[in-house]
Amino acid sequence: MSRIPTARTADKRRLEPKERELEIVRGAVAFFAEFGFDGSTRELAARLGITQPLLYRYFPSKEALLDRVYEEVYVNRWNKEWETQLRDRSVPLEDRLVRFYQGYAKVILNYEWVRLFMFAGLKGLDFNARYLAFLRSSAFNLIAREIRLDSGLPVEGPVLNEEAELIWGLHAAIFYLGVRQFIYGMPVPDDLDADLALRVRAFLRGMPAAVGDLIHRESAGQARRAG
Amino acid sequence: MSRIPTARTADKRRLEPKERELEIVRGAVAFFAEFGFDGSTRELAARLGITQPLLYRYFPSKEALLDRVYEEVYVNRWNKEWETQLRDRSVPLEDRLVRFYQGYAKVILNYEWVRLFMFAGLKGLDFNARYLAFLRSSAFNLIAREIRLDSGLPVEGPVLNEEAELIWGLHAAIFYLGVRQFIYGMPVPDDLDADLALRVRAFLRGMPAAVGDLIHRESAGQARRAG
DNA sequence: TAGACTGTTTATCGAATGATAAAAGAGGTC
DNA sequence: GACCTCTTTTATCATTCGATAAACAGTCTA
Repeated sequence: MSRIPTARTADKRRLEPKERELEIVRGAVAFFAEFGFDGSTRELAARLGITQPLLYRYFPSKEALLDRVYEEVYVNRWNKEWETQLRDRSVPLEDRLVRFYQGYAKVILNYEWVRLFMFAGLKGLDFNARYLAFLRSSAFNLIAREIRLDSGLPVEGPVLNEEAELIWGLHAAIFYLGVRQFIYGMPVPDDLDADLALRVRAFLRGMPAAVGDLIHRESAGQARRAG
Repeated sequence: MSRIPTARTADKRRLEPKERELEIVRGAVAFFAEFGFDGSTRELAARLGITQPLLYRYFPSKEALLDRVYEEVYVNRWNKEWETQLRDRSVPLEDRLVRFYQGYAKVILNYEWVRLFMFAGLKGLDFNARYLAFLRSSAFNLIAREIRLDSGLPVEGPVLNEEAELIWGLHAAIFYLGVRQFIYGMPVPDDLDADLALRVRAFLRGMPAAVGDLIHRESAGQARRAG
């Protein structure tokens, strides 16, 4: 049996540290996404084809490795252009929202993102709350204002909780596709882009009307109270 | 220190088996909902104020106890009257849907229901898929047909996947309130009933229109293909 | 090719886990 | 108050966990 040393064969003992570390991180992402944080370091090592103590050569503790896993999956995933696109009023609002969610879904609707997100929440990390607070401030408020403008509703005044909640509902419906697929193991629509377009369309036909009612009722109430 | 033997004091050693078992089950529901299935039997026992081996007097294994926990939280929670109410066409559809979701939310939007449901999914149990298949067959299809009837859409033909998906979206948005509150530890609207009413209202203004488009486009396409 | 450097494995520790067996003790009966 | 029944505790086992120390082995240089 001849062996080509430079070839990428299955037995890859003694890797460059950078390469080994990357391999561990990637394996850890897949592993902890599947088994959660209680997955054992021994089984992770077995999957990587290395021994368990080697993990501790690259990461001082299991928790440090988990931190790195989270960095790998969640850091720098937000595309700043999404906000620019959402604001581009030369494009119909429906198209803007559809494109935004099609892009956003590509980032979050995958096995690792969805499951690790849920594991983090169940473990009690504040990661989820921080992420969603960011999402609300960067996207939900923006979308709410664009909808008001597009629907001829008054744009002055802060975004109502109700508006944010309804947008959150659309977001939840989309994220739940990932929950169904990657946590419950259920089928989801095979044409994701078409599904997202349908959801956005249905949302845009109902949400502004409901918000309009809300605002009118609100201002009518104020008028009554004032008069 | 005098002691009243019949009083329900903190030290309640030697209970009736039925009573002890109930206490264990209730404690286990709260405990495993908080820590997941990997919570240790020792810590559960400590919370109950009993020793760990006593658990094994009442349940042959940890898994048997977990089975009992699931039975306690999920079995017989579905109210058959909901289906009757949803069908009652003497009541406006919006009112029917609002009342259904207000009742349903009371059952599912609590700490134990939401968290144990997610733990089960992440562990790979088929429980979630079975539950949601039931939900779809018993509620989603029914709602889809009532919406068609209410919106003047053709009622013949099977419920489209797209219709079920949009209804699933409403369901997801409502369930996600529980996820936000009990898994992410985030605030949710304080007036749940008002929030649900708003979500249903917005949904009913958008969903039928989107489905109408879909059906008309479908039949128009069929006409084109046929002609 | 001897030796150094360092990536990797073997051996092992202390703590925690689910589970079992035996001892202890509470409460009732005669 | 001796005795019996049955709930509960004490003691313990085998396994698995994260983590550490020491030995091993691959690769390059002098």
